[in-house]
Amino acid sequence: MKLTCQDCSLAELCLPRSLSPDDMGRFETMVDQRPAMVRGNFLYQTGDVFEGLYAVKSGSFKTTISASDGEDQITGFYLPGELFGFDGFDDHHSCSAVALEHSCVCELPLSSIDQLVVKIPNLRRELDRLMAREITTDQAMLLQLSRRTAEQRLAAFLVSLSSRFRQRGFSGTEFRLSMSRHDIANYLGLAAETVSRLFKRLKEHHLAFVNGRTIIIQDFEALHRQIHGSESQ
Amino acid sequence: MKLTCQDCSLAELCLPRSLSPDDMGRFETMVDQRPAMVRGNFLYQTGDVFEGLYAVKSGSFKTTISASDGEDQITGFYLPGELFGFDGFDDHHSCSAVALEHSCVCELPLSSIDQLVVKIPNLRRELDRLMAREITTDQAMLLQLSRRTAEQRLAAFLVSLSSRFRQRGFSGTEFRLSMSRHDIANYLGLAAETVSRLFKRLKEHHLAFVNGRTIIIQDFEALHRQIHGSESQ
DNA sequence: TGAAGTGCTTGACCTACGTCAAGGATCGAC
DNA sequence: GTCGATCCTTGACGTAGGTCAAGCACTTCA
Repeated sequence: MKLTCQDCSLAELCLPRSLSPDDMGRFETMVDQRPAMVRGNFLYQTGDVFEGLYAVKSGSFKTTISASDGEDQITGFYLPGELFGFDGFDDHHSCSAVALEHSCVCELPLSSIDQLVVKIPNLRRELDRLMAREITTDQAMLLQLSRRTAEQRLAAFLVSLSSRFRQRGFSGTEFRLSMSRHDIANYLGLAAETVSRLFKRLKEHHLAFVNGRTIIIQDFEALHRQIHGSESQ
Repeated sequence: MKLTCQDCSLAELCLPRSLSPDDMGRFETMVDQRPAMVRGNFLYQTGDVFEGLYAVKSGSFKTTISASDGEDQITGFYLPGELFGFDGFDDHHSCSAVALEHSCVCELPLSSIDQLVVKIPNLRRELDRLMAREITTDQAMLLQLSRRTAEQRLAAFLVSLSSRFRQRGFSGTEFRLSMSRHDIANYLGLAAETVSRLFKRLKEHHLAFVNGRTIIIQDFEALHRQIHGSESQ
């Protein structure tokens, strides 16, 4: 039994968002729902042939590139309704994608993309937009990593998660992190210990209550101010 | 008088590289050559409406995103034959593009892209590939910035420039930097002083001869080794 | 109920690199 | 030429955040 895109609770957030009802009908016949995945499973790995794009249906994913010397670098986290896999459009994936928890994705196979974009020009435009957005967020991250303090990076990270959760109809002030401290640190170019100390500071200053992987944002404004130059006091 | 793509010395490196002679004919009627630009001129700025993609014909460019607090972050350098402007595919440019020296670009207007991809499916595939490559290099840069020392970053930068120059038929061991120390530092997430000290070290260890903006690579292998974990001695 | 594994926190210490400041080199305008 | 302006180099110094090490808090499995 297959859930249609029209019935999916993520329809407004997912790729087909900009399509007419007719187009959405055409679209959803091309989408495959993949079997559920457990924490740690790879959806694809670096070097795999590009087969299609993926939309997170439930759960969450991280994408990583491997440094030749062991430790990987996390390049992104993906929440329900978010599309990923663009790194593969150059024939082979340059990243690996790993489930952070029990997760489920829909696949839009490459062959279907090629067929669909002919019939639905809007879809092509939407894919371009999403790909451009991937570039833009990666570049914003470059700025983060090279010009922001540890405190500013973590604040930006929390604000980003918060607004993405809110967009998806979840609470933007109270949520559970699906990634470890180590993953957060890796993504932000920090040591896990630093992230731990920063969370402690957020608690002390009543910007956020943090308990394990549960986050309750208490002072969103202050957090937001912290992203740019303001000092911590 | 307009130079055709077929006559252009960059034809093999530029966007039309994968097109049949027929397709290239169709392609080049759509390409506009833009007036020459001098150092410091903006080709486009953050927020500008996306009008098309640009190929460097001569000279070089940098793209930058602006941090809310003044100083910009350089997200890429572009050499002859390289295509840029993908950051604008989401309607508006998220970067600014600035000429680093006396430069000239060809423009492929958005409207032409839309017309052409219908007639030349290969072009669409090529654009996807280039866009995916933009994502991949940005992500490689993320890894650089968060997991590499200053020395490793500069080594990677020089090796990258060297191989791009070589690909373009220039010398890969002897070239002139079109960007300032400050720009290099900004791009690599360092201080200009650090870049200066690192260049000095390269000279001392006979890995490269550096004099102002002239670079002569003396020990490419050692430089390459430096990119990953090896110590400097 | 305990043992082992994994993740998180905290403290003590250290270093790579940034900042500041000053002087030298280079370039363009007139 | 020579006067600024800009770029580059070099030294002295400080610090944000990394590393190492130890202990605690979970979960899982038997």
